[in-house]
Amino acid sequence: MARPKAFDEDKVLIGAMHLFWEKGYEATSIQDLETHLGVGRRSLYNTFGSKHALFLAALGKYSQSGDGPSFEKGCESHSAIDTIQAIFDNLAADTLADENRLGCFMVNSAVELAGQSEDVSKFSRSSIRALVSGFYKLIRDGQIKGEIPIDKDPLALAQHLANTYLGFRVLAKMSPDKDTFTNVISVTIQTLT
Amino acid sequence: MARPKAFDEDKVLIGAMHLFWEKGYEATSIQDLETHLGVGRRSLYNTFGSKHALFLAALGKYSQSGDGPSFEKGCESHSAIDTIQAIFDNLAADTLADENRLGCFMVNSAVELAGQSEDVSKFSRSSIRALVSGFYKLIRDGQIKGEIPIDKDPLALAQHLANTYLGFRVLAKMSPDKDTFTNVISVTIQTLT
DNA sequence: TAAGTTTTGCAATGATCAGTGCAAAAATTG
DNA sequence: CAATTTTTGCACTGATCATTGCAAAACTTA
Repeated sequence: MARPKAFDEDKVLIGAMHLFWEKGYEATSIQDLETHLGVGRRSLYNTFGSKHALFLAALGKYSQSGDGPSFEKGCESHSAIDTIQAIFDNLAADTLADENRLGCFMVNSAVELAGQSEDVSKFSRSSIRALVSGFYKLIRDGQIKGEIPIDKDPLALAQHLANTYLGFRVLAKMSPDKDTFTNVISVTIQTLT
Repeated sequence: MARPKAFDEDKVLIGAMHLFWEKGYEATSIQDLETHLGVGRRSLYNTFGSKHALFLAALGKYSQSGDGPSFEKGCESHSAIDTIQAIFDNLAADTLADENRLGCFMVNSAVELAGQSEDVSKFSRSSIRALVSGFYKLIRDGQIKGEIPIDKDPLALAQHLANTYLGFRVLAKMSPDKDTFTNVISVTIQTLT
């Protein structure tokens, strides 16, 4: 061991994540990162390797930090439909409360870079898989509880919920509107009964 | 009048649109445009003013050139539900056939730039409005024809369809998959009956 | 053909880009 | 304190960025 880093690697990564999230990959310069994170560029390169590697690390951090819907709560105690409703209500509320209209870092990154970076493309695919899988478990749970008709295809319902989720994330950027969210949630929940 | 331009202004605009569409705004340089369009940068600036102005013109061209869903066909002759089904089937087929995974130029631009350009933000809002409005008319038509229950809120249904459409456009970038599209369309059409 | 007007090619602008070489600074360990 | 190891600040790289000044070229109109 020798001289330790003067910064918290994890905090810097989170800071980089927020900067990339806000401005996108191309529009964020090393100079921006240096300034906003208060860390010299030499240290950034020392620690993360390159701008692209730092971005991927930030994207990984995002996908772990559970910014997405929280599927866990209420899997047992509450009703599945109520949980799904709550997920979308929370998403809508969070989106409307966000003045900066950041949207979803994963969606933003996929739209900007999926065509140019295989790494980003892989991240986005696994992100979709996790999203569908989370909804799928909730729906199966609802079917077992008798809330959701057993003859409905749980995968199709889950994919539809995931697609609705993605639509919300785009609306966050294009035209976030309370009534729209409310109405779309209402129609979406109807598909489960 | 004097010396005429050596290029077709409209063709160049369409070419610029495709380049911005493929690479995004930030990642497309004037050099790229010069090379791919075969037009000197001086002529581009002479004609369009700036990179940002050229981009906005390209975005305007896109929103006029009807890349979105075609609502017209079958408003009278066919059933409304069949028309809606066809819109999404075509969208899915086109998306799956597109090797470059371009997605939607308007969605891509909104996600990349809505937070930084008020012009792009306005474009995207009006684009959403047109999308919802198109679906709304189809749904009202379906209600008049008796295909769609009269007690359903046509605006909510239209907003849900528009949201589904946006989701598809993101899936095109993240994880385009035939079965997913088929299943989501199936659930979505169910909301209309 | 001559005058008038616009486009075009070329070269250059200063700014900013991502990334790096190097030596001083700062910490740990003995 | 001394030896060792790593971080950090600084200046700098060549490349690329969007944009422009200028003059020659090319076209229309008379």
